[in-house]
Amino acid sequence: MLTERRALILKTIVEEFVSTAEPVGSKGDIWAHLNCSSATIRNEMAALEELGYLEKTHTSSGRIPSEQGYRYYVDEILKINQPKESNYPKVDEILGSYILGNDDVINRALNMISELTSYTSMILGPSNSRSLVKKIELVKIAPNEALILIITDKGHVEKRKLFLDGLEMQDLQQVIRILNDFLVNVPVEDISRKLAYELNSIELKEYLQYHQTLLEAFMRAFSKFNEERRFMSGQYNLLYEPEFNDINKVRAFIEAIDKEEIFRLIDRNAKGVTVKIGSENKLQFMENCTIISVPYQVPTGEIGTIAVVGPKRMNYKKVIPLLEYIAMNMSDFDK
Amino acid sequence: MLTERRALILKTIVEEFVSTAEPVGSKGDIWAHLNCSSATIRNEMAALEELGYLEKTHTSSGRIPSEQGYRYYVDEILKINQPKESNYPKVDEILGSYILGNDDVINRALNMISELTSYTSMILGPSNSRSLVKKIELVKIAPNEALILIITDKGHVEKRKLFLDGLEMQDLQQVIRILNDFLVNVPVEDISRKLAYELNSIELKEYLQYHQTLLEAFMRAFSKFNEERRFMSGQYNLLYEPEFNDINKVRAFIEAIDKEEIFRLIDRNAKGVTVKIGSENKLQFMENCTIISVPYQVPTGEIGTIAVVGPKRMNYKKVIPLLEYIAMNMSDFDK
DNA sequence: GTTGGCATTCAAGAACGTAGAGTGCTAAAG
DNA sequence: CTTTAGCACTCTACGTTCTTGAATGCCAAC
Repeated sequence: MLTERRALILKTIVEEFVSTAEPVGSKGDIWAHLNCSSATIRNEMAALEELGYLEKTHTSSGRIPSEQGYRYYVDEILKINQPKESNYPKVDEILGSYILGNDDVINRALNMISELTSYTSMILGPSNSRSLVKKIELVKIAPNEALILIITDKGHVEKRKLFLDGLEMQDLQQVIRILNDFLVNVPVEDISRKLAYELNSIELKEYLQYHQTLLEAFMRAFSKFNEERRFMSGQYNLLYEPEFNDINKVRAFIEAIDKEEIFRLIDRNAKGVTVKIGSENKLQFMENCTIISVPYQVPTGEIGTIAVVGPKRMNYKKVIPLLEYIAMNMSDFDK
Repeated sequence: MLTERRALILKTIVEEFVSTAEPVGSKGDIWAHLNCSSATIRNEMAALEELGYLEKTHTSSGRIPSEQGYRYYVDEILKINQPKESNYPKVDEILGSYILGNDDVINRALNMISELTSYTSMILGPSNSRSLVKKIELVKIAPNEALILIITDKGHVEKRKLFLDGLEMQDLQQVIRILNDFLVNVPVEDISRKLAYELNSIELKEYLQYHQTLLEAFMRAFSKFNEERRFMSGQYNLLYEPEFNDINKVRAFIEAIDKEEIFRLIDRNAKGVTVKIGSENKLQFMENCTIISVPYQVPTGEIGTIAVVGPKRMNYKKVIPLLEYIAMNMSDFDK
């Protein structure tokens, strides 16, 4: 544990560095509240550096926080005195005016986070695998083509085109009728198991074995429900941070965003706010970035994760409470 | 018209500059085929500069093509001797294995173009407005929610969530039945006109006036069909061109891509290949880029546009025939 | 424990010099 | 009239050196 004064000095340096991106020296107005001379600040800074909380960029430069310094700042300093109930009218408006789970809310919330923070925000949506099938539909759309639709209770629709090549619509409609009888109100995650099981025993068999293509189209549509739902916004806000003045860093970062590698860095199983600072993220190009993530739970129990990516030098004081607030309100909504 | 030798020199300079991105001097192996001394090349270069086809970056530098130079190269030099029937087995494979109009083909084709050219490729898809409505469907998905689905002959599906708040499913189903009677096999672009017209005279009226929310949800779903269909791939290939070594250019470019401003630069009404070089594109950040675009027509008559964005210093010789070939084959397909 | 003073370190930027690539011009040859 | 060799000239890119100023570390005194 640091002495009170050292903690205060660390806090001052972190917050100054967050706003200016320049190493912080021992002189200047920012030290006024400490009522001591620059020499004293220097002594304390030297001590904090010795302890690993600060770094220098070169022998005679000012100090910047080390990763350990940020960690102490986040874990020990910010924890105290954070207003739990911040006031975010814009957040309330957006979260209040839509139905949760709908991609629109998620995108709106994301855009808002990106705007408020000037960083990049991401959501790993709660999976659709527990959605219930509400209807399976077959629509003829052209002489030789039909469309299979699967509709869930969340309003999600998957579709698949099917070439008829000799298949009779009548037969197919009959199959769809049977499938509906079996599968309506079944969670999509159970579909393939249920189907495999029933297929051995029932009338479906006689139809389906003749209709391999139908079955395939059908299963492929279902598999889409299990895909991870990824959302991102403000991808390019980070380009304006001085950390990204180097063109090669920009390239590496953009490439990683493009390939969505960055989603792999989000821990889906954490409880509460997680702050991963710099090299705590196991990807090279992320060594200058921090990811803050927080899980949220929708009324039906599924869990999603909201995350913000910013420079290591990010405004933790602002972002952490904001994410907590949003996660809390997405979780509570509709209860 | 340039003399044959000057045209040849211009061609050599353009192609050398395209591959090296360095100003081209009067000495070196690349001039071997001209069988004359460097002094002669210098004289001819001076003349070409005088005529506006070449530029210097500074007094004693080599030459680079001016925009006029590129234009001459594209319009006069490339036009001759271009093999019309190039051989692109990979293109054939992709275009041959899918149904045209399907988003999958478009995305595959785009990815391929980006890969083959190392530039950014875009497609403005043929609009869906002439698609025919094949079915309108209402599915109850939760105690107080239903989903409206509109399905077209192209396999396109639009959906809209509807809160029931007092509406009776039975009533709604009746409305949907009537709507189906009126609207099936009508092109989506005619829907709102037809609906407004019929609404005055028929039985629909009595239902719909009570169901303002239904009508709104319905119209909003339809409006989505008229949205422009935009596809892009290889957005970031350009970052690796030396033209983008300047971080601020990267920022401007990425921002424009993010906001999709770049689509505004594509001329939808052109016939045949259009090459817009540098400042011919009316956007500041595009002054170092060229857009090559070509329309294609699908069997049903709708027109889409394929475009490639690259540096002004782009490989015209390779890109133009490739786009022509792809557009031709997308057009012919399924005829 | 705190402070003022002072030598020291280093980055950033200005000033200068050099090497090399490329040009333009001229005069002679074809 | 066209081509060529030769040469002086120009400009960039790059490396070296110097200066300036911000910041430090340390020491002795308070």
